[in-house]
Formats: sequence, structure tokens, C-alpha cells
Amino acid sequence: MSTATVSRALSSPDRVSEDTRARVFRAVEQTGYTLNQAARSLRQRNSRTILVALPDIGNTFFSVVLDAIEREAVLRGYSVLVANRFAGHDSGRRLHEYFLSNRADGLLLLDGSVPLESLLALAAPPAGVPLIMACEDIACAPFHSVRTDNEFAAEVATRHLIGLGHRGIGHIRGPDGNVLTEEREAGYRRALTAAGIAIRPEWILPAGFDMQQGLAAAERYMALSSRPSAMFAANDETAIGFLSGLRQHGLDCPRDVSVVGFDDLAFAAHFWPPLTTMRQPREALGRIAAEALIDLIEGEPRRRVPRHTVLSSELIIRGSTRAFAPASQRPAPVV
Amino acid sequence: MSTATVSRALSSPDRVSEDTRARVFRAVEQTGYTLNQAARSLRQRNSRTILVALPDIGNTFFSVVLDAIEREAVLRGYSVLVANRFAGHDSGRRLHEYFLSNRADGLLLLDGSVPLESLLALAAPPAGVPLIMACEDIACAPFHSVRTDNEFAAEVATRHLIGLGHRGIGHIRGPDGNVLTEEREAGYRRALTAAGIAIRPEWILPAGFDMQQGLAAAERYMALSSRPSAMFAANDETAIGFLSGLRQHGLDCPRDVSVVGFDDLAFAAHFWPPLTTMRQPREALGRIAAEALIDLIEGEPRRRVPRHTVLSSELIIRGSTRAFAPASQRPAPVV
DNA sequence: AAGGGAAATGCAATCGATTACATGCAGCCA
DNA sequence: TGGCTGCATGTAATCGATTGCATTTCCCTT
Repeated sequence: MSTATVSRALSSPDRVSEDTRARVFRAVEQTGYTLNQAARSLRQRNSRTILVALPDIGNTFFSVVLDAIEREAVLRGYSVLVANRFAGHDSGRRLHEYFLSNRADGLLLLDGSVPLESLLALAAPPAGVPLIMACEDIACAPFHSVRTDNEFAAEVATRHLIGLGHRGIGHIRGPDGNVLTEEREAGYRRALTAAGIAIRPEWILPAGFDMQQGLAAAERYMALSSRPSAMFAANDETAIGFLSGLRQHGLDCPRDVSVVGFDDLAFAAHFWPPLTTMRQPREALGRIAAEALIDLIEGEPRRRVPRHTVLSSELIIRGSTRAFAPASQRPAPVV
Repeated sequence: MSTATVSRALSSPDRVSEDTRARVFRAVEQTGYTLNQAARSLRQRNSRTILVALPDIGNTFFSVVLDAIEREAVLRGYSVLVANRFAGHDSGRRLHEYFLSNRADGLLLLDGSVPLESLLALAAPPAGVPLIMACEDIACAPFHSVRTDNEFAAEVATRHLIGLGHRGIGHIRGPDGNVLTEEREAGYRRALTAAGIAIRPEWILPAGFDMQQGLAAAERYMALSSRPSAMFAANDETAIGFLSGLRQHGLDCPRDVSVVGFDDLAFAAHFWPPLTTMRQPREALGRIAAEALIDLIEGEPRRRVPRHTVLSSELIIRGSTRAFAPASQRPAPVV
């Protein structure tokens, strides 16, 4: 029996006779044969592997998205390569190395800070690498994308605080240069403006997406001469760090300050106080992005028009927000 | 110029003349050539890729370890494939598919519940796949491993509670069938026994490694007719869920119960109360495991004697533990 | 100038699966 | 029986980089 027949028996069983098929399967079973993926990749010019590039796997937000991506990929018969801390001076070169080399058939990019020109070069012929941006989109980039409606969600979060009677509402910003930072701040501003509340720039505290920065933001908050009674934090980690910092200064949430986060990490519900937050559908983000990428890889002909999928976030009200009460009406602090 | 020369210029630059080398590099630059990894893998019978198999990427413990693994791997010129939710009825088959197929050169297994026989088959000739177990070891398995001294760390954690004057000390167990569960419980028992404290089996609450199970453990705790004044939780997530559950019943930590966790997740320090816990050196675990695996892959001849690296954990004392005080001496609950 | 040796390069086989094309074979109809 | 159809299988080229071996080039020595 020739190798050609064996190959056909394994990859398109209905093209060989029943007898042959049975013999091949039996032989495979007995000898423990597995096909050499490298040889197949070389010949077929694909690898049935996707590359997921993200800024920080260690961050629980991304790791849950990655979880969903991996699950969907395996379902569709793909392996998952991860590239962590992707953005950086050499991200263009790294992209180049991963593709045009039959290592991965497509790129799932969870990092909006990769230089657009590298991506354009990658997605354009002759490389023509299928590419999906997820979570962090690059504005106006001509790629398919899957994300949440950050601006609207931020507006909803801020409106929630307004609805509770707060008028002094500050914002803890994400890292500079991140799309999400801008979108969430824009939503925050929009909500205030719509409610006729003036924006006080000194109440927009620079921070980042991690707890340390949230902690630092608490210091800035304490240093304010006049302090807002509520804060909308760019994400849950920042909110948690901020609350932790407030506590060190003897302030209590929600008695003294109401705080809304963003993401609804698993920890948010068990934190004290349980965090009011905008839930991002992280599993759905990952799953839909992976689906879209694999469709793009397998689809013929390639869909040219970028499709932007926008998922919505959900306000989860917990204990970290409460109706505004003037300082005089608040219970005395417990010592 | 022949392809052979080009190949040599790129992979061992000192074997060609300076002139040729310069011409090759210039041509590579101009044409944007990248080598086809599949072809190289086919010829060299390796893939410069490692497979990391873990039970749950979404879990922040593992994702931080994975972060360190990826960093080390990239440093050594390796790519990282991830296989999530690895243990399962088909884990043997999945292992089989990944290896003997030139997809990965070695396996970094973070999951102690994969059937030992599959692993033995994989590691034995003819496959002879380099394999390192990390975090969760399998007792007596003949593989290199990198882990923390769980039993001793659990003993230290429990001793800390004993040192604070607690005599009623319970334990929130990890998931059944997990090595870590057994090791940590053993350390807990050892500390109590050494201190001459009788073990009360009803104070060893079954749970698991996640917050939901910790929450459920709080219910079991509340249902006890006589309750211990301190608990050692199998990990931080469990501890956090447990504390969250206690709060719902109006109990306060550390006033009513002291709690020690395990892992020192990033959230532990910012939780309220800040969690006393055994810090696992997660970055070191990941880095050392990746180093060991790549050494094993590249080492010739293969080292036959399994080497077990045991890292130590560190007790981080924070606010969730406090000296024992009889109920009568505790401040009255605040309403 | 001839010869020797080392360095540089070319030639061609090789890795293993896939696949276009050729061949073989059975069954069927006229 | 001859020829046609269509399925099953075999043959051999192919993917692209690597590498053992052969050959060329170049330099140095005598």
C-alpha cells in the first residue's frame, strides 16, 4: 500500500475503499502512528494554529478571554500560540517572524498599542495575514474587530452615580495612550455633560489599569482640596487599588465615596465592599473573536469589508455605590 | 548563490565569507524573506516550541505562572503553545496528538491530575518526550519537577495561627483528588499534632480552589455547633470566598475568625481585610520550570535521573489574622 | 611554480505528507 | 467482445530548509 493511499484514508476516508480504510486504521492503531504536523504544514502551507498576542497574560482580564479563545480554537481544530507583552519596540519584527513562516495562520490581537503600520503591512498582500482585533481596537483600523461598547458603558456607569444623587463625580483614568482609556473617559464626560454637571479636570486622576496605580490614585484623591463623593474607575483593578488606598486614610466606601469599576472580574463580587461595576462579557469576547478569526482563515474568498462586532456591557450594582448623602448626614466613623 | 549557502549564512554566519554574509543579509532585508518554520521543523525534527498544559488559564494563579514561562521561553527562542483544561478523559489522546508530530519539543505540565500511564508512555522511548511537571506534582512520578514545599508551607501557616494563641483551628480543603490538597492538609495536621492540639475532623471543611467553594465552606462553617476561631484555607481564592460568606452572616475577620490563605495572589494585599497568606514564588516557578524544560530538550544526553526542585513559600502577615481573644473579650459588633 | 591544506561554496538527498496525474481494474452496455 | 465509465490505487513531484559530501577557491609554504 502506498503512502498516498494511507494519506487519503486518513484525511478523506470516503475516497478509499472500505477494506483499505479498515486496514489503515488498524495499522495506525497498532503502530501508534501520528502524522507529522510539520510535513503537513509545509505541503499545505498552513499550520492550523492561531497566534494570540496580548499585553499581559498574567492579568486576569486577559487570561479569561484567552481561556475562551483557546476553547473555541480547540473546538475548531486549531492550536493556540501565545505571545505575551506584545507591544514594544520590536512588535513589528516579531509579527514578521511569526507569520510568513507557516507558524500561525492568523493573528488575534488583544493589544491596541501595536503600531498600525506593522499591522497594515502584515494584513496587506503578499502576506495577507488574517487578523482580528479584540478588546482593544485601534480607531479606524481596517480590520475586523470584536469589542465592547466602552464609551456607552462608561456613560451608563457614570449615569448610575448621577442617578444616586451624586454631583461631584471623579474619574480614575486608565493608562495614557490606550484606546480604552480615551473611550471610557469620553463616556464619563458625556454622562456628566448630559446631566448638566460641569467637568472638573482636577477630578480626573491619572492612573493605569493595575492595583498599584489605583492605590496611587487614592493618594491624589486625598490630596484634593475638594473631593468628589463618587468615582468611576477605568477598571476593577484600579478601583480595588483605589479602595485599598482610601481605607489606609480612614475613608470608607460606600459611606464616604461611592466607586464604580469596569470589567466585573471574578474577585469584584467577593471584594469588600462588593464592587458595583460594568460587566464585560469576557467569554463572549474571546469566543466570538476566535470564531471570527477562524472563519476569516477558512473563508474563501477573504471578506474585504471589516466587520466590527460590538458587545454590550451590563451594569452590576453591588455595595460600593450608594445614594449621595451630605457629609453632615453620614454616620460618624467607627474607631 | 545556492540555497545551501544562504541557509548557512543565516543559521551559522561564521561558516561563510564576510562578503557572502553581507550580500545574504542585504537580500533578506530587501525581499523581506523569512524562513519557513515548517520546513525547518520537518528537516531538523524539532519545532522550537513547548507545550504548556494547564487546568485553567483563566485562573490568575496559573496565568501568572504562564506569564513567567512565556517570558523565559521567548528568551531562549521558543514559542509557547497552550492547552487549557487539560486533564480529562481524552488527555492521553491529546498528548499523543501534540507530540510525535513535531508540534512541540517538550511538555510543561501544570496539572497533576493527568493519568500517570499516559505520561509514562509519552516520556518513554520511542517518543521520549521531555517533560517537566510544575506546581502540581504527581507523587513518585519519574519526571523532573518544580514546585513549592506545600506541606511545610501549610505547617508554617498553621503554626502562625497557633502562635497567635488560637487553639480551635479549622481547614478549608482544596478539591478532592488534587495533590496539593493532600499536601496542604498534611501540613495543617502536622502543625496541630506537633502543638499537641487534637484534630477535629468536622473542622476540615471540603471545598475546592475557587471562590464559590469558599463561599459554600462559609455555610458549612456557620452550621457547625462549635466553631474554630481560625481557619487555614487551601488557597487565596477559597479564603476570599470564605470571608465573603462570613460577612453575609455578620461575622467579621479578623475579629471573629482569623484566616490564612495560600498563594498571595495580587488581590490578596488589597482585599479587606488584607489577607495573611503563604506567598508562592509564582514567577520563579514558571521561569525555573521553563528553564529546566528547555535544558532538558537541548541537553545531550538526556538526564535520566529526575531532579525535583522545591521552592519555599513565605509567610506574609497581613490583617486577616490576629491574636486569639475569647468571645467575651471581643468588641461588640457594630450595627 | 607546484603542491598542500583550509576555507567557502555547490550539489543533491533528505525530512513526511499531500496531490496532480497516470494507471489499473471492475462493471456495464451495445 | 470491445469500449466506455468511474472508482481505487500507485507514481512521482512538491513544499523549503538543512546537511553530508564533493568540488572549487584561495592562500601559504617550500
